[in-house]
Amino acid sequence: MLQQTQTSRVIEPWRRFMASFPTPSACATAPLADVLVAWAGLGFHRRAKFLHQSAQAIVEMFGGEVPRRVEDLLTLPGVGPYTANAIASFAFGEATAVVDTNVGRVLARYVANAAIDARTAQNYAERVVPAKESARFNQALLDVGAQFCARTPRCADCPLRRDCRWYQEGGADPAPGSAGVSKPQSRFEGSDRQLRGRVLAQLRSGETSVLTMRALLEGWDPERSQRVLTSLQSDGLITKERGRWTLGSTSPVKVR
DNA sequence: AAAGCGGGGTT
DNA sequence: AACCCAGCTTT
Repeated sequence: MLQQTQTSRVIEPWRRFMASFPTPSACATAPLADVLVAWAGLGFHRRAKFLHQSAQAIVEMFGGEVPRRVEDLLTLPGVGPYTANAIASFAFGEATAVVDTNVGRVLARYVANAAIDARTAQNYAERVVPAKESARFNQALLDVGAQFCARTPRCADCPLRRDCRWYQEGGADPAPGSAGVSKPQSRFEGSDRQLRGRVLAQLRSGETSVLTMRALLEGWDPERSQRVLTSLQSDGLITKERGRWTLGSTSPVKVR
C-alpha cells in the first residue's frame, strides 16, 4: 500500500483491509472483487491484484506464513527491493537496508553529494545499517528523509547538517534522478489513469450493465474509453460477462 | 531506458 | 496549476 503512496493516505484503508483480511490465507481465499473493494481510496489497483496473488503464493509456497528472507520476499508478485527489505527489517528485524524515496534523498545528499545508481545506494545503506536495532535505524533514516531531507529540504532544522556533504559543499541538489527518488509522473487530468479510476469506482459499487458503463463513459474519447476497458481487462481487474461488467478476473464458479 | 499505473494533499 | 508520494512491472 505504501508504494508511491503517502503514509497518511494508507492508514484508514489499511485498518479496513486488515479487518477484512487478517491473515494471508483470508486474503488468498477471498474473491479479487472483495480485495478491490477493501482497496478503495488507494489507487494503483494492480497492487491490489499483486497483493492477492502474493497472499496465494504465501499460502502455497510458504505454508501461509510471510517469509522473512529478502530472497524469498522478492519472489512475491509486486514485491521489489524496497518492499522486500522493508518487510524483512520492520516485520522481522532482519539487518537489511531499506532504500525508498526518502532514504534515497539522504544518501544522495548526505553521503555522496551526487546522484547515485541503485546498486551504489543499496551498498551505502548496507554499509551504515547497524547489526543491532537495524529496524529502528532504518525507520530513523527514513523519517529524517521525510521530515528534514524532504524534496524541499529543511536543512536549518536538520540534525544531520553538520556532516552532510551537500550542506557543507553546496552545489545543485543531487537527489533528483538518484536511486530510489521518485520521478515525475505524466499529467493525471484527462489521462487513462483517471478514467480507469472512474471505471473501478463504479464497479466497486456493484456490477454494471454495458449500457450503464456506456453512460459513464459518455463524453470521453471513445478510443480512450475502449483502450481503458481493454487494459483493465488484460490487467485482470474487470470482467465482461453476459452483458455486465464486474470487478475481478472471472466470477468464481459456484460448486454444489 | 522509458512508459504506465491513482488520486488527493501540498506548494 | 503543478508537483509528488514508504515502487514495481512491462515494453
